[in-house]
Amino acid sequence: MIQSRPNAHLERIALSTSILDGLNEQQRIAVTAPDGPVLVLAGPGSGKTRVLAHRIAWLVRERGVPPWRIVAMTFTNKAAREMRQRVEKLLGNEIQGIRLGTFHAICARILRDQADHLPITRDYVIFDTPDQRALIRSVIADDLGLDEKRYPPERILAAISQAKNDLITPQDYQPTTYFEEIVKRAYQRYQERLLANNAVDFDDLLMHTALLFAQYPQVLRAYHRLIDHILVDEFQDTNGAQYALLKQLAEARRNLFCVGDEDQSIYRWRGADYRNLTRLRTDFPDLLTVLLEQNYRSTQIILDAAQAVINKNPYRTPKRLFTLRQGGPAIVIYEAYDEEREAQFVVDTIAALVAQGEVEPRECAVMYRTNAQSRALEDAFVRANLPYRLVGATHFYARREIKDIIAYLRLIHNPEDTVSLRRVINTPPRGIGEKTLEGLERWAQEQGLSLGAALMRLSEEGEKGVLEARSYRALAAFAHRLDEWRRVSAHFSVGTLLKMVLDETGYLDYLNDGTEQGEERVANVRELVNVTAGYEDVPLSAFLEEVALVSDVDGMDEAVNAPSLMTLHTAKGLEFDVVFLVGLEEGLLPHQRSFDDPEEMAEERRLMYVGMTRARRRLYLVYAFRRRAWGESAVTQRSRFIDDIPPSLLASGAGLTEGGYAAPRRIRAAQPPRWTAGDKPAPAPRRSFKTGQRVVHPQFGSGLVIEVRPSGNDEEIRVAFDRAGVKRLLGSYADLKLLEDG
DNA sequence: CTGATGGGCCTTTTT
DNA sequence: GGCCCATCAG
Repeated sequence: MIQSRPNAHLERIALSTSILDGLNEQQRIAVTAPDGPVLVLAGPGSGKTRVLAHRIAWLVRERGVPPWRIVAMTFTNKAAREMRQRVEKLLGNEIQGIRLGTFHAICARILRDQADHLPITRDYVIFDTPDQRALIRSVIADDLGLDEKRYPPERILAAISQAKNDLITPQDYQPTTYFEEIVKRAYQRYQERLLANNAVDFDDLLMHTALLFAQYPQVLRAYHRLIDHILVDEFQDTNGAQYALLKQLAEARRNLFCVGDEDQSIYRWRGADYRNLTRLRTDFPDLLTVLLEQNYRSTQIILDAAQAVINKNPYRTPKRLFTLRQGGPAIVIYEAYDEEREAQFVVDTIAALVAQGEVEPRECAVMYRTNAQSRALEDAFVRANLPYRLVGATHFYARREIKDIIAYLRLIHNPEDTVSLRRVINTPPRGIGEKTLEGLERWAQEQGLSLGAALMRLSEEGEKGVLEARSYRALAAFAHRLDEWRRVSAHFSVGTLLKMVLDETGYLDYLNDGTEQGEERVANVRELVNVTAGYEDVPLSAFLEEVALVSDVDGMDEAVNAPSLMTLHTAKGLEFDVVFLVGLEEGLLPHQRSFDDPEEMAEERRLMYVGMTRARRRLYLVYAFRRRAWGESAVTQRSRFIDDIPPSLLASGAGLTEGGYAAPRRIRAAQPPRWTAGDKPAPAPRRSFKTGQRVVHPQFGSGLVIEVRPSGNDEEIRVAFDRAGVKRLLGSYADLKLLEDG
């Protein structure tokens, strides 16, 4: 433990009992640290989230800090939820009023409250990635007249994002290459267009807030008066803008409490800056640093192996991780023939471990580098008739049909949202084609109006001469509808409004084209209707904000007792008894794109480290002899990271047969999934379906229920159909019938 | 104006 | 192997 300040406070520790119960010496020191800046540097499984939660509870309970004077920031919604639960457990309803959320959510709130100081109104919308893409493409092609082949939107957006993360405005942007010259111009126009849409993107949430504080010291002072303590989880993931925010907010009281682990920094690509650790030490010279080195999660064998991998990274604060959990099973390395056999090995091994009573299915996880790798795994689970949970990945709100509907709501809420207007003005088709739109645009420009304003004006004042009669009628009819929705939007719930839009536009009929895909899209929209059921008394603005910031209908359903599939990035912060790291091949982990950049290679190594340290007891490192990518199968080379692990920690010849890649012994999976036996009784009695049941659908035929989760007043059911593949269905809508076993 | 078809591109990772 | 997009026919 390193300490740069005396710790007379240790004597007080004895006073507070329950909140410090079960914490070790170092954890207690961190939790009860006196006022002032604190940095808790902690290895994996050392209870850093726990320390953070206990710190909050301790501040409230022992130090009498009012909860609403505490701000706690996380990076993901999941982390925020978990943190809230932990603190709730310690404090009960005293937690009321605590400001706890992701950086983005907290900034979104601040921007709304301070909209008067900003070039946006309280009703601003948040543009997500597809929106950003649409906008930047329009900037490149329409505004700058450039070829998007030569200036890929993604690259331009990435450069803009980087600038924003460093709080560089278009005016301050200093191009050094011709490409950057283009970026500067695109950035400039992009920001103008965002403001014209009364919109901000993800990065803007942070940048605008930081710039707001810099520009209006009196606003910042108001927050200083409001906030006593600021706590940050996963500090190593902060980017420039986030660090600036923390510094601004903490500069008055200096009560900044950060926890983090530089070895788990895996978000460099989205602007995370490891130098923030150095900055913190410089900006807060009286920083108290506490090191948590005891690991409560993994066996010593797993810890040693992970340590061997991470030790190859230069420039780290050396940590000496230890655990009292000596021994444990050796690490298993397995070479499969191809990705199919790889997946089969995973499924078979889990089935065997479960059958032996070694582990609960929900305590197993499979982790991979890229989302694309999940397919082979899902196939294997489905083939074996075994349920699984896919974490993250499915960007529900990114689906076309969902985006359409959200665009309607956003347009109703924010008339200036041109991106949404363009999206829905002819969806479903209502006779407003390219020509008509062009005409409207031209007129808008002449009148100096935004597209949305022009549309409304056109219908109001009967500017009939402007456009051809047919076009005019179509536009006026749409404007009328829009106007009507806006009029009633304040009086109805989001759900009612949504149904109204669906009914009056005939959107569901438009989707339902008789194809399977159409069916699925309709189901997705109905799912969205269900989601809105949970927002009965919530204003439209709050609903839209949540939809933008909560990337998914996310959160693992704890009730389903099945293994989890996820990327290594989503795995951070989680732990499982049994972990499979798959696809450990050169080009995949480490990823190809890291080969020529030592910094990125170091990050790949940290990714491996994060994955390994998720395991409590058993760790399987798996790779395939050959793998299919882009339809082509190629021979692979196993990951260099595997070779960094001392052989003494590995199971002798584990899983490796003579030829190296022979198929594993097939373990027959019982038809009804055998690992639902230990399922907890379903918490919601409303459920009518259960994981593992055989069902039949009039269109898709027979299949197996692989996941059931409550959603609003209904339930969402994932079914693996024997022929039609995996579908997501809605309990009350889908005409599902239970099939008798046999 | 819309829907069908075929070609090009792709795959990191997330708020 | 799939998705998005541009192009073309109706």
